[in-house]
Amino acid sequence: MTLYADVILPLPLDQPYTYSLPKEMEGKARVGSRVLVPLGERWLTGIVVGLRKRKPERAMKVKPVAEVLDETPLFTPQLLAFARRVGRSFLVPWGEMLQSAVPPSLFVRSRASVSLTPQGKEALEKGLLSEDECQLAALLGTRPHSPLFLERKSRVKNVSALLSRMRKKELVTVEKSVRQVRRRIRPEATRGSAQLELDFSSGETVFRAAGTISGAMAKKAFSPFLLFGPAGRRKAVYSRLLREAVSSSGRVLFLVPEISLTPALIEEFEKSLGDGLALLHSQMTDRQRELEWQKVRERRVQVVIGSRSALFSPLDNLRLIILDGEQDESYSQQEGLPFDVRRAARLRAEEEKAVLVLGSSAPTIESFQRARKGRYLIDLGPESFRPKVTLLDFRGRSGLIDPRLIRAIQERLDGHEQAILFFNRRGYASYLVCNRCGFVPSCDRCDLSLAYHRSEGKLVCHACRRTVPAEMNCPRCRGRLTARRGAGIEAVAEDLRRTFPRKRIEVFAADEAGRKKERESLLGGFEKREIDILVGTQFLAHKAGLPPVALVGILHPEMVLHLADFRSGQKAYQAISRAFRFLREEKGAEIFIQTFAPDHYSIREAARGDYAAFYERELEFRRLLDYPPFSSLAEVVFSGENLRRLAGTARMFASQVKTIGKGIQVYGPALAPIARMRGLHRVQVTLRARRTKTIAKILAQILPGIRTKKSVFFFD
DNA sequence: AGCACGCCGACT
DNA sequence: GTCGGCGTGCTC
Repeated sequence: MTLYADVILPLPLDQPYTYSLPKEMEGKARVGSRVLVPLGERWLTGIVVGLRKRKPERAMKVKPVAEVLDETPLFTPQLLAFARRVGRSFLVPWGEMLQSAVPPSLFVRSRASVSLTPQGKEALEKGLLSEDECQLAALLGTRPHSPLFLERKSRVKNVSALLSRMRKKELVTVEKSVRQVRRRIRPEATRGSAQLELDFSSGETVFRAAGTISGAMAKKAFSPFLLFGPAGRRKAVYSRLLREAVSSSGRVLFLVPEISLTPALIEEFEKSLGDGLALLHSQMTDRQRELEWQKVRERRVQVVIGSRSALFSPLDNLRLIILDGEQDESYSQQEGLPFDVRRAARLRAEEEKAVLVLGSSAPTIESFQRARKGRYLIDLGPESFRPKVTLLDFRGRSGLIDPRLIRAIQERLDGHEQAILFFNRRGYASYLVCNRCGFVPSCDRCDLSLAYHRSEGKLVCHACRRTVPAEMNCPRCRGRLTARRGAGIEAVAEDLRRTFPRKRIEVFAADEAGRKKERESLLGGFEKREIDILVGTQFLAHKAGLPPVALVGILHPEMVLHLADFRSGQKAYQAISRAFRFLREEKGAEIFIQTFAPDHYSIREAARGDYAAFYERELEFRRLLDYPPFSSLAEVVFSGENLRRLAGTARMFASQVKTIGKGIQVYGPALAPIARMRGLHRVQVTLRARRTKTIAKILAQILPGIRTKKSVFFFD
């Protein structure tokens, strides 16, 4: 009797396809295994989600599975269920969710290769081809290429349509083959598992917090906690919990924001766990991730520590999920990364019947409120060290740096000390302007002015990262382009260099060219005290491992408040608190905050380090305007080349929601904040309801019928 | 997603 | 009349 396998494919097809299983594969394919299957003309990697004896009645034809890629399932049943739930919550097809959960190399697929036939070659030489055909044929003259390569290298508009025509005329052939990346992975020699000996010499609060949480862990049921307090104390609690979980042979998933992947933290856990630790983060190579994954799968580790990509680690008997730095934006739903890690971690903990511990000293308003309401907030008490903080009211002043801050820096430099300044704007100026005709150079693929990066002599689009050489003559009137406003960190550094000509001042920001080495050497230089003042953006604030200094300056944290974002208050608060980490814990250490908005509660309370006060004000604001956590929002962004059609689609969508969505408010359509990006117009519709589920349900109903490219962001 | 089909306007 | 745009439907 034949067996059939229900296979989920990494495509926006949200239902499984059924394939027959040849006799020799029957024992091998299991639920959760990868299989190689044919789909139309293509070969794809899919995941078996069901095995059954009876043929499906509906299917006209059933193709056989070509190959079973795992005899030990890649996904546990819990992981499969978890991926499906995350997908449902964020409107991502199950198969795509599964694909994004594992190292990319594990999903092999056929790649098309186009080659020129002898007839094609002849036609090219004789000049019998159309202009477009000629272009492709010329590219194929030397060797076969992928359609994608042809798309990129030629100027032909619709490559795939042209190719199919050329194929009919037998000018080209298209071959599809699966490039096999199959490696036998041998386990490395184990270093021997060490006992977990972490320092837990902390006070009563830590002891009690750990006790409460391990009590819940013992029950083997889902249970959430929010650990609110200073990093040191949180770590002490984590250490105890880890020990507890591991000693009863439970497994632990420890999620950290990108920043906290500090060598120090890893070293500490490595020391105590030896081989029992796996690391997974986005900066690892594919191969490294694959090896770590393998370790986890083979149950050679008890603890996985990593950033958002670690959420799908194939740990079984998962007892504890820690998500530290809960407020960090790297956990939020971002462009291209379809889900919010906080919510997804909760789903996984539910699925695995594990304990979830969120940790933060400045949690998101949403999580804090939920924890208070749900009575799972654990308060570890206030920071033991409070530095001196000075708010510099910049109203009525001009220039880039307050003289009072300059004086303070001067004193530090005189005492051979270093300083760090934060200013969250990259480059020299956010735009150039012609002083004669007012022309502002802007990106031709995005609706955004080009930022001036003077040190590199470039104009950079901060939306699409494209750069062009900076040309200071106005292309329209031959006037002069100047950087009059919108100063960035390069301008701040320039100012400092003028003031302190003998000192070494450097800037640190994410850049387009990805010159990672240079940046790392800057950090090294600062550590070796070769650099006196470091000026950085939020990107620097997310780096760990810098030696703390006695003076930190934060320039204009209120800039973020002007953005159209209901969470901007929280962002300002967090940006300020994050800067505190760079300060040395000693008596004379101090922080300066230079701002035009010294009275804004987010700035004031962050300066005072009073989260509770900030929380009350922010929550009140959210309540008044009915923002999350009091309501749930979803932002649906449609994008496409044709603005007219896009607008039509968005209007249609909005009216559909209005008709069938009960209890949903619809705002828009409106242009997205960046109305065009990479050549695509962007139109958005915002939805509001009491509950996220209400919105997700309606969207799941309407969106599949809309083919226009879209992305959905949830805020709750 | 990719790919085929089939329908309409604009050019050899 | 074909070419080439893109809307629609299908893939076990």
